[in-house]
Amino acid sequence: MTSIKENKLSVYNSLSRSKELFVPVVKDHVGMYVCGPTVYSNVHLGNARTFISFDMIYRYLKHLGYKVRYVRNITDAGHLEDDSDDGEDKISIKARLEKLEPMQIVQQYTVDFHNVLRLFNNYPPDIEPTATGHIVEQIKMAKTILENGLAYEVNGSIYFDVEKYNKDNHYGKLSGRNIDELHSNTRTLEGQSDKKNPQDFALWKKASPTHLQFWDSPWGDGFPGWHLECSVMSTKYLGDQFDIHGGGMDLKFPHHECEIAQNKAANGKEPVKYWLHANMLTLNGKRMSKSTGNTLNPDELFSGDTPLLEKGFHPTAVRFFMMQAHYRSVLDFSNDALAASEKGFQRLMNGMKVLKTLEAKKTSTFDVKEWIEKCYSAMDDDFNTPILISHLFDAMKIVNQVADNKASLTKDDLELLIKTLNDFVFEVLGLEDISIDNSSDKLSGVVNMLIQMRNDARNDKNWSLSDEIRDKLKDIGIQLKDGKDGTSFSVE
RNA sequence: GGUUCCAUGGCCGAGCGGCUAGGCAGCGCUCUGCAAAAGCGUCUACAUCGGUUCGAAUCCGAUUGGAACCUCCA
Repeated sequence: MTSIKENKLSVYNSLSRSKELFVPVVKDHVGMYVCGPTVYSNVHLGNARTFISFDMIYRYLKHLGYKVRYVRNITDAGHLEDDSDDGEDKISIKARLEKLEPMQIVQQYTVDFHNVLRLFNNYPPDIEPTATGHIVEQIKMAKTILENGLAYEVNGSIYFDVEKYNKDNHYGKLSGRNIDELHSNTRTLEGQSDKKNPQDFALWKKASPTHLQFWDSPWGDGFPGWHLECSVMSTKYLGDQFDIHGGGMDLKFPHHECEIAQNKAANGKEPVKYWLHANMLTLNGKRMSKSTGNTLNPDELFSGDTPLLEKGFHPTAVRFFMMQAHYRSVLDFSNDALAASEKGFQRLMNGMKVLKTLEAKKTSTFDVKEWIEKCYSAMDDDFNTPILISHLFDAMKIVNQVADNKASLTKDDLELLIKTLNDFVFEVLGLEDISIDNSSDKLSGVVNMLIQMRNDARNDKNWSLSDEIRDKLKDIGIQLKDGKDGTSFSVE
């Protein structure tokens, strides 16, 4: 698409809690930042959902013709486990337990993260910055906030002064909290803390003697605070004010709230125009979470090697499953839901195959242009992929009817339909055609030979032999399909 | 305890005041030696109780049940 479609896209902005017309800061360009993973363990399916959701958003923006710069960080400097002075971060803990360098841990799980997302057919982001690669910039921002009087130093650590910031700003506006309530509701921490107020958060933290990852700073050896990297890297690559900031719902508070505060404290500007939050994937009705162990790893999902599943599922079928729910809704994961979705996916892919065989007629019995409009309005309405998919199935019905001579399309309409279906199915939703019918010439040679032998038996009315061939092949996972024009097969 | 969100047919899942999404399963049909596969058709639900309205799954209130966040997590 050469020119951007009329400005019809609206997105749900967490900041205003409403859908807003999407108008980029710079015409035709979109800056999008998404909070990436902390790489101290394998990604689980819940993590993947968020990134798949934003991959779809990235794809649609590009499809509309926007020039998108998609930045997604890798958090490779650990977040502290707790607030105490001898607190240790997750990467360090893992490194210590496995007797490895922290950066070995980081490398291992970064590779895993990339592998998994590639299997789900995610595009890589345009820039994937790391926290450890931006220590200098983080120190600089901490310094600026300190100079602006909105942070204070205690024992080599720098804390953000939330109360002071809140005098001229609203800390909590994104997550709908206000500081007075936070006061009364924050649990008192065990042991003494250097913080003036419990809701203050670290911009820079002094490293304890046992800490494995630390860097030199004006305040001594230490490491950056929990939230600083995203503020630094988003503004470095997208500017002081950019269009979209995304992440999982769980990051809304405190992470994103702190990001806003840091950015405003550092440069006085509201950093993000549209805050987008992807919802959680649940398992047994409870959120998937590394810390509680309620997770499903992609490996188990693909192989089916888990009591949760009856069989393995292809990544693209899982992606389709996720696309059948809206990105802002909680989605519960289950074998049955996934299996149902997989069948629907196969139906869609079958239709895409039939689509290639259609012949144009003189008239159309289906309004393709109106259908296309419906597809775009679904996506323009805050990326409503479930509605889009329902329209795709409507189109599949037409496709099958045309193949069956019960409906017809003109050449122009047929071309338009093919183009639009391909755009939405493969480009926007990012699905992959995984049919492996003719994957191996040798396999089809063998199966076609068996089909021939079976048909000979059928001609002789030797049903026991013909049925044996059919059933044994089925056991192996090869499905024979008797149609009007002979027998074909598909491999499960 | 506080903040926010959700409750839809056998299952999953859209819907944002009237025009009864879609998928899966079931049922019927076409095809077939019988099946399977595939296709077509069909199945009319909105937690409970009130209220607003000519009209409510959709708005308001209450009740019940569930989730997320408030502590690292996508």
